[in-house]
Amino acid sequence: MNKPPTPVASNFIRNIIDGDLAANKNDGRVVTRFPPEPNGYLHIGHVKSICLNFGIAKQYGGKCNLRFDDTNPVKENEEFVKAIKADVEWLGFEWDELKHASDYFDELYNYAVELIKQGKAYVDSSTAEEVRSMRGSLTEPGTPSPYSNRSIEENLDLFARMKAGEFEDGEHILRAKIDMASGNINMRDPTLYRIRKVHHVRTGTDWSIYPMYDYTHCISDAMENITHSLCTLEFEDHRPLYDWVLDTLQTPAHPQQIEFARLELEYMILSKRWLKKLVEDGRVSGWDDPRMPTITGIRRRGYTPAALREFCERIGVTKNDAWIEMAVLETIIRDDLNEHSPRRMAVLDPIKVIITDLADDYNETLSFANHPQKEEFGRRDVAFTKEVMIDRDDFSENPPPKYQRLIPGGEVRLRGSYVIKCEEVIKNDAGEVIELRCTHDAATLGKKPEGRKVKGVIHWVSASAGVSAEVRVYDRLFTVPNPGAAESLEATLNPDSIAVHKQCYLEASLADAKPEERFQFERLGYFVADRYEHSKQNPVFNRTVTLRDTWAK
RNA sequence: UGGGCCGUCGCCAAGCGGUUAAGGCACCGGGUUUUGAUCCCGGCAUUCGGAGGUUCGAAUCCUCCCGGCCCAGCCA
Repeated sequence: MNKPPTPVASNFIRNIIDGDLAANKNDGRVVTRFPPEPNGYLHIGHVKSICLNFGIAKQYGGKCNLRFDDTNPVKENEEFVKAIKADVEWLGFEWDELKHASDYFDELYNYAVELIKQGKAYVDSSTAEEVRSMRGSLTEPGTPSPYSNRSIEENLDLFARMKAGEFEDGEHILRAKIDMASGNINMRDPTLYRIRKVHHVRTGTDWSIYPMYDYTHCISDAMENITHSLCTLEFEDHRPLYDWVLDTLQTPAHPQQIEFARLELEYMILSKRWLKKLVEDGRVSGWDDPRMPTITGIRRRGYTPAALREFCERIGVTKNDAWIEMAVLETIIRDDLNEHSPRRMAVLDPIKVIITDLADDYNETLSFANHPQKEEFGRRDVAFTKEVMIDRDDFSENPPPKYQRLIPGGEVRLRGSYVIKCEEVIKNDAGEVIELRCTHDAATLGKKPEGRKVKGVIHWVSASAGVSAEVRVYDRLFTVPNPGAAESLEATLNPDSIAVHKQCYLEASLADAKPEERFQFERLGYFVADRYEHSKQNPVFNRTVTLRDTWAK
């Protein structure tokens, strides 16, 4: 029954590291880092990077740091720092060192002075507009800035005064002097420092200039003795600059940047801009809405850290722009939950069934296995009474072909209980079915009925012994595989991405569930007690995923 | 049209000059089952974007072509 663990697949990054180890590069050390900017919530795309970086370190007996890339104080704050740490920990990883790019502001400044002294950096006093127009285009080379030949002394003086706060935002920038005619636009005298007279969460008002990503990242990696700096494909063009900085300066190390493809998932959107819009427009309840692809949202939906890690292992790491089907994610969470979740019965859209040949006060205690294949999950008692609730779509007056649930005059097994027969259908004035009158076959408890076959089995909850609860049924947020490519995001929103059932009947024991405790509601799917809103008094469950359904509807 | 990168089954993905081209997901059968679940068994690329070439031998090397992605923030 237990599946063998998926073997660790080889990938191009592991191949590179194996080669480095074989050549005894870096003295056999493997050091990676996960470097988020604390400007938003982490999502499943980041999970791929987290699993890759921490996973590589673990597999090779190396280290992995968590480093906040906090070089742009106007976009960053402490709330995100806390949330990111919590997400990484929840995923089951421990960082070796907690770092911030801002830890290196002094070194970064000194290295910049060194570049100026080498004649490799200069202060440009052009406007942003002028800098842009002189950069050229994708097909035309740029033109040198009129400030690129300032003397070293003048550059040193200006840069020191930039640091001292003598100038306002935008008056000057520090640029590397590389090649304005390069085919790679990142090499056309990239900006190293800009003036930002704003408060920084960690350095306060110490600085009025802040280093840019390209200049900061490579040096931060070097300062931490990172061996393999893993990032996404869009940074491929930045690698020459990464290497230029480290080749030009005397840094403690020269890490190797390796790029891999970011995660793309069908029916999801991972762009921060769009996720923000969903939250701001009230399309979801917040960043932790169970439909959101954020780690906090996925967690609230009921996914497990182990499933997310397994997902990353299975999708692999390549340089291909890959679109992963939802089925991959869903299969993995089902496998995990099937293995680890106790079973319960719950009725989401109830119809009352009265078993007419039972006494009004009938109350039988039935013993149910908590897991059909795992004895160690133990058993529980379930009350069977004269009135029970069943789900509305387990009864049909006009059944489709091969329907094997309850129909007028037909029989069906109440799971773990008796076979009942529908004798009478009661409707209200609107013609809606409100009650079914049934009889039961007393000889069918734990036995097959005699002389006939009853194929259908449906779940149920005692009307008097069950507890009422709210159950939120979630589905994908979008109706198209690639909503990001649509003309209008709104038009692709799935109007049925959430269905709240407020009058559900659950087995009584479910009220005692702890927040984030997971169950399989038999025949319905896997559900989790809501992390924030569930309580014994007001049970609230979220559907994580349905059961696999091979019955063509 | 400048620079960088990518094309192996419907979706992922191993493969690194000699293998009958792994594996997972999906799909299609069949069996077990008091969850239309789980589980089990079987099927599913004579072919690696295309065309040439090198070689005894090519998905793996070379050339050209085709298709796709990324880059012109004082964002990361």
